[in-house]
Amino acid sequence: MATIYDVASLARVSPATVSRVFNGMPVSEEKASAVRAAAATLNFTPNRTARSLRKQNSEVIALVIPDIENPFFTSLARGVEDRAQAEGYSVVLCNTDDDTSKEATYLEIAISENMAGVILAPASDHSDLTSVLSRGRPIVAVDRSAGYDIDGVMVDNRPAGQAAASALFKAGYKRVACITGPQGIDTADERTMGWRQVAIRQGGYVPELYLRNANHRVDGGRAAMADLLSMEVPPDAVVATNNLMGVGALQVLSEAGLTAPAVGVAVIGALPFSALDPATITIVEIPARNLGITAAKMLIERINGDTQPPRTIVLRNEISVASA
Amino acid sequence: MATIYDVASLARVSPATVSRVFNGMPVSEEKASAVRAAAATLNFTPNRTARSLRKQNSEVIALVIPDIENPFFTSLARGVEDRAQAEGYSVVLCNTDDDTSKEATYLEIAISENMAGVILAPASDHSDLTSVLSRGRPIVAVDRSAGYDIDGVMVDNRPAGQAAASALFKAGYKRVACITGPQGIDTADERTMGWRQVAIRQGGYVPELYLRNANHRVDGGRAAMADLLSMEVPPDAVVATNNLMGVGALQVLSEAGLTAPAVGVAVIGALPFSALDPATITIVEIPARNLGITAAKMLIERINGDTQPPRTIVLRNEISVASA
DNA sequence: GCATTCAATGAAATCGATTACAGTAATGTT
DNA sequence: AACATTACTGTAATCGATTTCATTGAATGC
Repeated sequence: MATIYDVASLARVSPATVSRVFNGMPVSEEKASAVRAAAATLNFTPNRTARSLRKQNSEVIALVIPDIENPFFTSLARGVEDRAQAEGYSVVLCNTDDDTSKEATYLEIAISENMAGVILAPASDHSDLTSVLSRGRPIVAVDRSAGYDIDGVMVDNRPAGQAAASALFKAGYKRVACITGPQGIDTADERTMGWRQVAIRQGGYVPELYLRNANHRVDGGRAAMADLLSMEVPPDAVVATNNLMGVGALQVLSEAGLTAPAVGVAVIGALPFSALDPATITIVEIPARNLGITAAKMLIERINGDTQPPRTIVLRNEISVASA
Repeated sequence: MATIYDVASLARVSPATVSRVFNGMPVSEEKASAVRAAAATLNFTPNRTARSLRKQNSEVIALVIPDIENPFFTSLARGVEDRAQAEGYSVVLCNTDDDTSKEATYLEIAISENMAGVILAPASDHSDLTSVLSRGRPIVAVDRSAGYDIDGVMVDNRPAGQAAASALFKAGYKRVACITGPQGIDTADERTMGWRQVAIRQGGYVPELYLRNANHRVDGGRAAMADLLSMEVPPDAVVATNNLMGVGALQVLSEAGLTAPAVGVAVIGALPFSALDPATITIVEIPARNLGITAAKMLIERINGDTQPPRTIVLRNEISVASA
């Protein structure tokens, strides 16, 4: 592994000059080309560890998400990555598994590796961000709020819940249930609230009886749906507040021989790999990729020295209603 | 940000002693506890950049994959991560987008960040691994082979192709098509070969006419399936050699009003979010998670000094045949 | 009681870059 | 001609840890 000293001695200049060439500082063309030639023959690339130790930062952004197997988050990740790449940053992905202690570990790593900043989809509303904040590293919350006064990029969750529920009532369903995530995640709570408002206004049944909290994954959706189906008076439609629970619900319904329009289904979040005819269910599209792009953009502004007070950007959802 | 020197002076010992305490070297209990107390009050964590510069390695594994939005790779990533966590390593995920130059960049980063090793699902068969190999860093190829004599973890691809095709013929279908990936990816080529062998032995049609190369994503599968359906004598069944192309094919079929058993479908690779009744399609399960676990295990053995000649481990698939 | 070991400790070198500072040569000013 | 300015360039300090080497003091052997 060639170092800057090897290059320097081959090019008959000082290490400082080599460094300058690689950092765009003024160097005579004569020496610069000697350095470039020497670097090429030695196959030299600057050691990022040394550089980041000295400069106290690196061109790497940490993206910390709760579930790497959820297409919503991978799509978000894709957005972050595309934007970051364009600005010369690399992205490393850290999976917390909804576990605040894993989350804390990754944040600690991000700091002590001098990473340029953090984009975080918090595992819960009691994430511990003190380590990041006390070091003054930029951080942006995405999808969920973190309970600190920091930058954030969210979607308008309550309207999403309202839209999903309204679409089903409008299609003629009478008892619209709701499968939502764990309490304490504001995204889930808000979407539920949206569903509840519409359901109450609609009347004709007791919404609370048809509300289920589940984990945010397929198995959670399955369990909740199975539970709903076993009711004495089961719902005739259901809103799932995230994509994976929606998949679980759809699976259980299809296994029970229930498909649209016998039972109405609305899902908040895209189902990219559902292989379903999109006309049969209502989808409230969450702009996952765009969340990522926007968060990356904000973070990079902060990295570049933007010091205005923390902002929260709220993105709009798109709704595509079942046509059947 | 507290350093080892701050801790040292607070605990009235030398920096060397602080380092020893944190690295399990012999230190008198008296001083050790003083150091621990000082570290706690200063909220000290060792700076990983400095450590890794000095030790010339870090406890981070790079996982380089072609498509982070493909559930197959995220499931694989999950396996890597679980194993790595258990051994005290962190995993950073790098997405190459099937682009060999992005791949090269990430490998370069992995090296110059002194990462402990690399797990690579190669973007193609002409990936450039010289930088990693010349530095002697451990590397394991996973899912696809890289054209170098290095460790690898694969699945038995040809039997997978055979199993998928056989299941469809056995169910009575006559013209079984195949939607496969780009040429030059051995995984795809082998699966295709398996399909071809069975199709030729079966006879009664010209398999080559029913073979389509597509990209490995949903849109590729859609395009190929649409093309197959437009044939004068369309196939009555299709094998998709990866999960996303399978999803694309299923979408097109369902939009055309064709579902099992009118058209038979077999997919190589799980469809975790399909929301389909699993009884209607044949799935050859690729043990994605297990690929990840195994690769991580091999890599960590190498990191720990294992020097036996390169090995390739081949994992078995499981087939679940459509019951309808 | 003296020599020998041994464990614990600290001072200083080290990893590979960046950068403050000082020095030098060339050019411009008056 | 003396001086100021500009524009490179090199020396050495620095980032924050680890590790070699020398030193100290205590324990052990005879």
